[in-house]
Amino acid sequence: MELNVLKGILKQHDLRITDCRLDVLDFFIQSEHAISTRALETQFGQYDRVTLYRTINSFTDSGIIHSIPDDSGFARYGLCHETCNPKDHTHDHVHFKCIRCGQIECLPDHHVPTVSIPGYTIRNTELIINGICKSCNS
Amino acid sequence: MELNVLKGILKQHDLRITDCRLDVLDFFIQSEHAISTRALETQFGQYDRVTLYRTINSFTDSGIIHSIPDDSGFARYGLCHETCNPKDHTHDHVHFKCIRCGQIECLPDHHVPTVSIPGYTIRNTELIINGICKSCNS
DNA sequence: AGTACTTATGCAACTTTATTGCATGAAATA
DNA sequence: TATTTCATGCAATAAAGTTGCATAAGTACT
Repeated sequence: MELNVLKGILKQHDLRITDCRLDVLDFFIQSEHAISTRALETQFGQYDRVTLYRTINSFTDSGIIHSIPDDSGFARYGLCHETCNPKDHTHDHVHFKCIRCGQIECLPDHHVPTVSIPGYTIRNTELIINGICKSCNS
Repeated sequence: MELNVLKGILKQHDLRITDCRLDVLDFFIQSEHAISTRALETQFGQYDRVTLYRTINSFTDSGIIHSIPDDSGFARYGLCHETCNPKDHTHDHVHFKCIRCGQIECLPDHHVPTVSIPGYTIRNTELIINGICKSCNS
């Protein structure tokens, strides 16, 4: 993606423009899937592991990416598609996890149904679908 | 819970009856919330960490408990309420995570809506609701 | 009950994942 | 371009989970 666009995104989120952040941000934008910390490490060996972890933290704190629940034990992250701000991530889209290739996709076009439970205050809901994704199906 | 009931559950799932398994199983049944590995470790210091991990694995493998997706990075587990078998865990109930007390509850009475996506094969779906739970609200 | 077989446990070591402190280097602001 | 603020890399550490192996305990059979 064009450099100025990437820089603009960082500036919008009050983040300093650094090589690492530009590379990681571009990688997130290019990717169709959720990205694990390990994937970042293998992709960007030029940067220290610690730097990559801190990049992820700054991105999640500022609302550029969001963490995706996964019972496999290690975290994955995806771009925030909708209007997210640092205080309130609202991701009412569906996450799809393929049981064949292991990839996690965001499906922004599918929205999470509204649920209400008496006695409970609902902040946001996440819908994770497990199955076989489009590319593994074909 | 009565000892014979606990033993019966283990036998049903082809698991040997041991002190550790009886204690952990009872703990899961007593608990209203999802249980983290750390909670097990602090609760059952009498057993080795490794034994507790292996107990969790045998319970998940045999369909007694299921892991619950959580973006916090470490796994939690809850009792299987419905008809689960070792091959296919179907948990079409809702998991509620309280942003105040951090506890995760299973809400077996609330079912996950059926979703269909063209091109995708859906195996099962998980609905995680974040908010404030009943006891923190009152 | 006793024996043989199978499996669980505890210990030690190790791997993986993530965090913290600190000195240095780079980015922003004026 | 000087100054301030923040990001980076390195080292060390913490936390989470796994593996191998000897021993102990559970199960099945007679």
